[in-house]
Amino acid sequence: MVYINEIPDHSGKQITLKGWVYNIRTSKKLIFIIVRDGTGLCQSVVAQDDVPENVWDSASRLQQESALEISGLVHADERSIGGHELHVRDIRIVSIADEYPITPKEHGVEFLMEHRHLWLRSRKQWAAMRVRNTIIFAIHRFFQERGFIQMDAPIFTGNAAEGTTNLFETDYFDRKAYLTQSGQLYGEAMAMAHGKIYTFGPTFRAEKSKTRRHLTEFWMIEPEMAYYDLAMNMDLAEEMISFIVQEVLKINHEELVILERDIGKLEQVRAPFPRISYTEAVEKLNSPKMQEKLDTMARDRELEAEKLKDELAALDAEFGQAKKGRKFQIDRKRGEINARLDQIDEDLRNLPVWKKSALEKKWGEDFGGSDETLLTMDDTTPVMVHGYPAEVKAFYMKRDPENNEIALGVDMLAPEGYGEIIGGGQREDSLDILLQRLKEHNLPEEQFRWYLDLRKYGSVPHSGFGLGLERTVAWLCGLQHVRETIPFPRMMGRLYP
RNA sequence: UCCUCCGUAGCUCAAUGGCAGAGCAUUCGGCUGUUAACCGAAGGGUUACUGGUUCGAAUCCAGUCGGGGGAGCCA
Repeated sequence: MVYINEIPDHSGKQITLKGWVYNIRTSKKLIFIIVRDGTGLCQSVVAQDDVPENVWDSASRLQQESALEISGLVHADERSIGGHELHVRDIRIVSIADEYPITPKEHGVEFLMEHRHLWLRSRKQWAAMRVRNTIIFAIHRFFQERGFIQMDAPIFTGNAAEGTTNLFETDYFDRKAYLTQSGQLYGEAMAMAHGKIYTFGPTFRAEKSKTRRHLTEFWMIEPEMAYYDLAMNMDLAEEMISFIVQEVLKINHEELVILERDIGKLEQVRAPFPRISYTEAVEKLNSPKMQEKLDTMARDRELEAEKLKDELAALDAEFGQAKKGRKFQIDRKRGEINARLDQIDEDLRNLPVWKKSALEKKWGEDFGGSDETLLTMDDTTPVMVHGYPAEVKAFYMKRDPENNEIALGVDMLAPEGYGEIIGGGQREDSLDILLQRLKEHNLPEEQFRWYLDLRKYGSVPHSGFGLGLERTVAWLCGLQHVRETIPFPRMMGRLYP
């Protein structure tokens, strides 16, 4: 048995593939079967004159996604996907598929999500999952090569009090337990045992957010390092992201092409990334230059919409006389243009809000999604924003020794509008200050007894951050929505399949 | 929770108050190199649901349900 990605090594030889029918085309005496086996696609040609009658009959019975073992000779042929094709000698049907719901035509989001278990077989989804795999493995390699120990934080937790986000509540032997929203506090305990650790696991947020950046269940990577300050923390985050991007470019070129990703943009992602303070970011948002940029953006959108409408009118005029094949292309193009026009409409409706948010941003307020997009607009690499107002940040963040109003936190914002992929910072290491913060945040000291112990027994400066896996995958794949970056996304209103 | 857009054949969509339609998919027929193959034919409908306006509703109005995008919140 040979896998499709090994075919170039078997040119001119007889091989057997085991897989599924991705697509099939028939004519009088020829059948073209596109076979997929999980490693790639291969066109297999059955010629009636070259095979026994039973093989021809088998080929005639195949439907999309039928399972088969197929044998033949490998021929180099430029007309085929991947440059090689199989001249079939024999076919063994493993199972004939029922009528397959996902045809090689277009489908809507709702339909595809309802068939996610089958959608995973489609080419773009296949490519995205392989990039996800590369990213996961790259993260492990990055940390393992630097002496980090991978450890797991618990998924059930007893305290619902850590932050403001809503948690999923479960029944835990007649007591309440919550699904974790972060492994960080436990990460701190583990870092005090091993120096440098990272967790890699699922986290849960019961927020009712329906946006392209949110899931209720997502995977987070949280390194935590003893004796690291904020600057070292930022160095590490930057080095890690650069490494991941380089690995994806090296390993997944084919997948990025399938995903129609602008590879040039990814090639520009190299350290160092710009670092700006929160205060500088607010100034940037308030600046006349930002106002100009937003005005230009609005004008550009309007011009683009006009151009697209003209294009649409031209296509409409052509449609009546067009041949069938051309009608397909026109339909597809119209779909793309209409989707873009909807997006422009939405942008134009939102622009005044974005403008207001940016220009009237006051020191002390947190950034919204639009502010993040505006901050990264000029950059091809991620941007790190550090030194947030302490008031909007969590109780465990260490304050800047030179300015008590500022917390030593950092967010990394991905370019191209993908938003926050990393959030982290230096942790408060003083027991007295932490006790005071718990009081200020009205948090129950009893629940955090173990956490406070870490400051009692050999407290040291330490830092860490959380990387959102799905947002990273979305950014590197150029996907519009995080739902396509995880095999079975969990979102508000989606628990099936 | 709020704002906004949408719901028509298995799928993607058209029909903007006047006979419910096309392509794909399915079935049948044709075609020796197809690239979402192509050509011909057939079957396929409670227009999400409930009520209202109207001579007449897929279309207008109200409510309900489901979905997309966004705000808040965040990775």
